[in-house]
Amino acid sequence: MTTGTDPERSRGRPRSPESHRAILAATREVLDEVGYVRLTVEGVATRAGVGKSTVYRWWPSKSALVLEAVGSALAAPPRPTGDVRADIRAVLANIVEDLRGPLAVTLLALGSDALHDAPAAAEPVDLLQADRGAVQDMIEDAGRRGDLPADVDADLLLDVCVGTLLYRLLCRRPTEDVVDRLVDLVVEGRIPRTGPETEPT
Amino acid sequence: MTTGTDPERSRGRPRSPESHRAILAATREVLDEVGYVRLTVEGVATRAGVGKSTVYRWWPSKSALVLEAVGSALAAPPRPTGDVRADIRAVLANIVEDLRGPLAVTLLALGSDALHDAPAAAEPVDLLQADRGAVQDMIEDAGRRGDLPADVDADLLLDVCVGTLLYRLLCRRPTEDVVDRLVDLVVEGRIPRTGPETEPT
Amino acid sequence: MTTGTDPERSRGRPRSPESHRAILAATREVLDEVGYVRLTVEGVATRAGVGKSTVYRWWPSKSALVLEAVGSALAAPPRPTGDVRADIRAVLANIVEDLRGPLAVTLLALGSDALHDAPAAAEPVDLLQADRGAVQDMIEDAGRRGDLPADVDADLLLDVCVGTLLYRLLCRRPTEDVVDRLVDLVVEGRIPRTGPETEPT
Amino acid sequence: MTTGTDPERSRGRPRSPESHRAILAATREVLDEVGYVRLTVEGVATRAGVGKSTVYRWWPSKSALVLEAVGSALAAPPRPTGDVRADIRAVLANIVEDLRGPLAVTLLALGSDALHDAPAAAEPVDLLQADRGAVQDMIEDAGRRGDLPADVDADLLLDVCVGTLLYRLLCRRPTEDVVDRLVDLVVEGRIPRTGPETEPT
DNA sequence: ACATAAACGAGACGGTACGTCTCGTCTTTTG
DNA sequence: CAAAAGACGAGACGTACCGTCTCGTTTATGT
Repeated sequence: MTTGTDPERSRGRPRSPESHRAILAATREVLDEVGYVRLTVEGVATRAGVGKSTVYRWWPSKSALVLEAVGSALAAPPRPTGDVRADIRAVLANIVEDLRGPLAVTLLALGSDALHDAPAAAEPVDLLQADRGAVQDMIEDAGRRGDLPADVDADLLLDVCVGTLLYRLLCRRPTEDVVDRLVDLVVEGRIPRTGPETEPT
Repeated sequence: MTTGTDPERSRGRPRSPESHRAILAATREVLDEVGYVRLTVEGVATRAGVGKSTVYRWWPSKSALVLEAVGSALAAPPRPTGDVRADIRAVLANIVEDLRGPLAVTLLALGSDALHDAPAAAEPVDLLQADRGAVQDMIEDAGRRGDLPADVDADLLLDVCVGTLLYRLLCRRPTEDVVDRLVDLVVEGRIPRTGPETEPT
Repeated sequence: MTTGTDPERSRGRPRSPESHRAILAATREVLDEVGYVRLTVEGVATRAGVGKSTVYRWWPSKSALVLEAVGSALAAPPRPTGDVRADIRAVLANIVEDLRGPLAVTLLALGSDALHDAPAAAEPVDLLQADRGAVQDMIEDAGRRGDLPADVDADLLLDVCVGTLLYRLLCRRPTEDVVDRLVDLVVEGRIPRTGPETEPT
Repeated sequence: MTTGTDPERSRGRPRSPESHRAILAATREVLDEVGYVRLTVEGVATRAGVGKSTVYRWWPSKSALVLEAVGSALAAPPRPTGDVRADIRAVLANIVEDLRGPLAVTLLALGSDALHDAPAAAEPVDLLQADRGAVQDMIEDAGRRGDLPADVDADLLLDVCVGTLLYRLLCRRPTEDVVDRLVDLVVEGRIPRTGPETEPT
């Protein structure tokens, strides 16, 4: 058995990386300018200097295209330092940063598009999977170290964090200091208050 | 929506209540069968045995139509009894009940539709306004009575509850016992755990 | 059974005669300018100031559209005078006049388009039906009057006339004096010669 | 000018005769199955087991390809025997035989394709050039021998024969005994009749 | 034998037009 | 005069081919 050359893979003209990149970039631009619903595949193709068929050759639908375009633009979650509060805080801030602007709404639209027939909004939600995974690790580490109860329900805490942030972002409510209060709540059970800023213990 | 007796409006042939009701009912049916995106005004009109223009005469757009159809099917929040935990629990259960099935997804789609140009997903979110208001009252009452800190941030607690539930519903994660744990978290600051059911103090 | 008002036919907005006419006119213009193959339905719609769907609502395909547009522009056959030679001559001259310019070629294209699956090039050929019918009447009248054999094969003579003219038009061979010689041939059996003009008996 | 061995041309891999033949054969097959308009170069290439560019390397267009494929399948005109009537009859029968089936329609389509911009449908008509030339020779010979007038207009008689046959073939009218009657008409000026078969002199 | 060079298969590319669909508006007749 | 019917202008959808353009491969020739 010879290695190296794979005759199956090397037939025909190879995919143009320029087109691939140009299409994703154009998708992100159009998304920022007109939003998901008003984005058209034809518009993306024109902007990318590409034929419409090239888009459809590689992405089966508008939603798949946007999903990849959006996913490829998300920031990676920051590396954990060991300080539970600070680490979770950083990841949540990362999420807030990513979903500012049109991305939160795009996520909505993607979700509703993906749910036409599918049983669950799995794909779009997976966009935040990296962040979710990071927080999950932190919570479980904290549980193991005793900073949180050993049998903490990481899953629910995660949903509290992400769900709350998403909801506020969608409703355009401020999210500035919410991250801190959320961390207070899920890590220490401190009920959020108005008035003075939370002072860490 | 109160109509009352409006002498200006009552010239000529009055609005047909049958059509109104038939359109809303048809909208709900179509919504259940094919989902928001695949729902067409033409389809609703046909199903309701009504002309398309009759729909557009009373609702400016597909999203407005669906919004009212969905809104008119939501359950009213239960009346408070004075027991914070039980009351909040009941309202949250009410929300979960309402958003089972296709309604959560429809909310998504409505939100993304409403956000084409609008600054905020105000309308669709208002669907839950009754529930939100009920919980807000409860939290503030509890603050006043001392069951919760007097300066509790009701707004954020609300978002934690609703956001978490919405998020889990959209991702089709189970929401059975989440309501109890959420109440524990926002009322008593109890970090949720896996394993044994929460036992109230 | 009541006559007069037909409730089935008179519901809804009636077809716009302006659009109908504008579409046919635009079709003829585009046909003259770019020919059948390069004519696009989209181009016709734009030129007519009409939505593409309005074209497709009334004509199932490009070929059907062009067929009607071309047919509606053909001249009616002249009225017979009783002089066989002169009458047939006039109708053939009419055909030549109609098929000058791009129409002969369009007829070709229509024929080949219509024959995708259809058993015969029936439709496009029917464009000349009025002319064919006129000549047929003349030949049969002449047979009855004794100017031609009583059992003359009008059908074949017709095909000789029309087929020869079409063929020469398509090959862009001159058709000026061919009409006279054809009449000589089919009415009197006079073999066509080069050189001096035919002088009638 | 002899070509012989051309050192300039003979470098590199020579044209594959298998591909050449396979492409023409595939073209004829596809033509029979779906007709000219629905024939695609891509389909022909696939059927021939050949790359699309190999087709385009040797034929500039679909019409050129079909032209050659069709032309290479036509029967050669029969050799003349000296009997004008019998000889012309044989050639016309040859034409009828060739143009049975989808070929007449293909000729139409080729003609209309060739006439996109070109001034005359020269090429496709040349397909029948061999037959036309044969008949022309016969008519002129007959003129010289006195069987026909010396200054007979061979060109027009030719067009009468070919035009009539083509037209009838396209309209799917029977062409069985038409050949005989046509010969009667163009050679002897006998007006065609219905009823009893023509009996030769 | 081995480099050179053209033809080959595969198939991606930028385009164009297709025919379908739905949108929200407009224009009739009917009740 | 509202409702029903349905035609209308607009424009995006996803598909099918077009003819061109790389690719890596094959097959001759000419050194």
